[in-house]
Amino acid sequence: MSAIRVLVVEDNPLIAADIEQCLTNINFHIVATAFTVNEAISELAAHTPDIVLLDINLGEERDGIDIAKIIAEKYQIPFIYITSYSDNATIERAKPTKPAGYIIKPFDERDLLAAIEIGLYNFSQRAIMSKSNITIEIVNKHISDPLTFREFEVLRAIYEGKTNQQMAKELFISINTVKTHIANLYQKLNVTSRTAAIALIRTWL
Amino acid sequence: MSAIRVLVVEDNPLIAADIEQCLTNINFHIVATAFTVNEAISELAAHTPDIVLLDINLGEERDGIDIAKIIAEKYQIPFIYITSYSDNATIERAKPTKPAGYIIKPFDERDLLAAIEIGLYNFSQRAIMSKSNITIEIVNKHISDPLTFREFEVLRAIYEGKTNQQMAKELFISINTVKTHIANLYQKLNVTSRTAAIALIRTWL
DNA sequence: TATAAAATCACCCATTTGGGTGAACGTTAA
DNA sequence: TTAACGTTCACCCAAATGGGTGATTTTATA
Repeated sequence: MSAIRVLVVEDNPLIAADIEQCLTNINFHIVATAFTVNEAISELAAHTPDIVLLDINLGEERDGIDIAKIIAEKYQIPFIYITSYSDNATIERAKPTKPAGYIIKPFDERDLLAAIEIGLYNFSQRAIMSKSNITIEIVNKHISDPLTFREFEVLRAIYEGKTNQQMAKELFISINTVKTHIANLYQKLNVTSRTAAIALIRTWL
Repeated sequence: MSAIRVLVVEDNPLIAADIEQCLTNINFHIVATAFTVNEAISELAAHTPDIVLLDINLGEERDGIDIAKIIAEKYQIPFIYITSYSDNATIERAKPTKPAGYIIKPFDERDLLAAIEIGLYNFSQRAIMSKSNITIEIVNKHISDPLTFREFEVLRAIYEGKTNQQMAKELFISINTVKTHIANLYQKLNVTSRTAAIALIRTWL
């Protein structure tokens, strides 16, 4: 496994050095340390790190939360806030940016490593989640009369936007058979259209 | 705002008492403290708390991760692990259960409060997310010819499984107009069916 | 105010989808 | 060896959807 590439944004050189020292001896590679918002922006563009550690208070007009917005907008890289005070207003402002984690100062090496590892994991999970992984188990967990395997295959194809013709071709069956499966699974899901079926599935995936 | 109802699962009475003391003086109400897996299961059923604090190591055969699986399966309540970061294998086992947060021992009151607040927030966000969180901004970010607001409303209705008739009724327009909007937005999305449109949106969710 | 963009509606036609019935065939388990 | 179930297919009909054209009204906005 290659080292995890970290960008640190922290205006206090002492803390920045501390973080660097914590991370460099293990599985992490600090690609850059930014002390200002502008530095952070250019370092982001230059290195596209795997994760960003963001001090919220940077002693200038714009703060870490502004950087977070840029990251979410342009890079979709997970970021972790480093925040010193439990200033409630700041926390409330930080929450909606969907950080991968928080570290409350003062923190030790263990806190830091845990936050990064967990943050990276959750972020990757969220990305995987958002793709599509319906299973027949998940579907049948929510209905009384379970789908057969073939019905499930047709349902999945519907979920993926296929037409009946495409399904017939891909599953090597006639379009009539596809229609039979659809009629049966509609009854089991208690819906009367493809889109309703999709919307239903979405609520329980 | 009513107090947040917390279930604590922790076999060490000292730590349990510590947590209780931290939480009771603020906005939290501890509905129960469980010292064993079986206790946790019955307290869960009895109180259906808002959030569960789970010590992973409970000194018995089954641990907090087993409880987490039960929570995810039957209750969909967010839970936060309390763990000492020492054991890497345990952490790896804990990650896939999608906890709302972690607290690393030893922790202080501030860590605890932050974890709960953030955990609850993220969890509720995830629940909202999975319902339907399309915005016209998100959609238009991915296409060259942007949707108009009305087209977007129709697209969202499609995403939610509505039929043309339902849309016409809900948007106070004729079914012909609905069809016009659909035809236009299909061109902009470069699709030829509702399900294809939904599948497309899902990729940029 | 002139003009463009957005929103509204109508009509036609072809295709797709949904609902219902019936039936053949193979596998599995009582 | 029945019976139940899953899978396959056919046919019919009604409803919904998709594709195209054209037109009017409303709403920005230059």
